[in-house]
Amino acid sequence: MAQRISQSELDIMNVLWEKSPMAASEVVERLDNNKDWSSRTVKTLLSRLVEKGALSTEADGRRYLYTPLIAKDTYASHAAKSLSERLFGGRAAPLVAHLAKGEGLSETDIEELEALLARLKK
Amino acid sequence: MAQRISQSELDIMNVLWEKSPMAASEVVERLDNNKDWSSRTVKTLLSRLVEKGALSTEADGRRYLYTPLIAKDTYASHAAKSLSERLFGGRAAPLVAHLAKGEGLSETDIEELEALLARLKK
DNA sequence: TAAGATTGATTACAGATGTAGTCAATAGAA
DNA sequence: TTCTATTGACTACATCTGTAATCAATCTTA
Repeated sequence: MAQRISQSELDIMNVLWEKSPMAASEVVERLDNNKDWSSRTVKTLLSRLVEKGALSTEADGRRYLYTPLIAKDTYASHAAKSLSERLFGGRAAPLVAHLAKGEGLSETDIEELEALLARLKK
Repeated sequence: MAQRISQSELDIMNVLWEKSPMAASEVVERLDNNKDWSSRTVKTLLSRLVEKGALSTEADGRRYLYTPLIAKDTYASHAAKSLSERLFGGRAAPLVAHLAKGEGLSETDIEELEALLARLKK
């Protein structure tokens, strides 16, 4: 199950979930638009994620290529469930209501959700 | 906006969101069913929440009564939005899909959600 | 009134987290 | 071949978290 992934670590995971395997230097570049981290910081976060079992490494010359060991889907399910449990005893509806209130739902989202619910009802 | 509330602190907030104001000793009792914390631990967490501006205190003899300064709704909206942003660029649908996959949705939830979506469409 | 219980204040301390710096080896450039 | 840039390994350090312990004041109970 791997340990808990911290906020900053999640930023790294997001980059690697988009494309992998990837070397540390590439991760730094990709983050550069959003984050103002030194490459040392990124390296540290990568190492911690490897320790935690969230990333695997593969040697490529004298550097490593990193690949997620945890799928984004798996992580997202856990995180979503954990949040709804901590706040609403596991019920999802209130959580969605809050997303909606925060203008989190677009027209498209609503349609997608309706389709999803229809599927679930069967 | 108050700073970030940690996991353990959230357990305390949940107790006070159910009923407030409440003295530390009551919080300890209420938590006793779920958590195995010493009363010292609970006191520490209460103090930190006061420092963070998440709780207010009111003297009651030589003890304090604690009241949430942040509404559960407000917190939930932030948390839900933040999660969906970190994972799905702010889109809610994928998050709900994940809740559904983790068996987080009961029959009742589905109905509630349909009603909610119907309301949002208008 | 003396002793014990309770309360907030202060202190403790290890592990997680955010954010790097230093070092030694090595690959590439001149 | 010598200098430099890059890379992983190791170290650093303040803050946050989880989980309390100690202390002094005060309330309660015998």
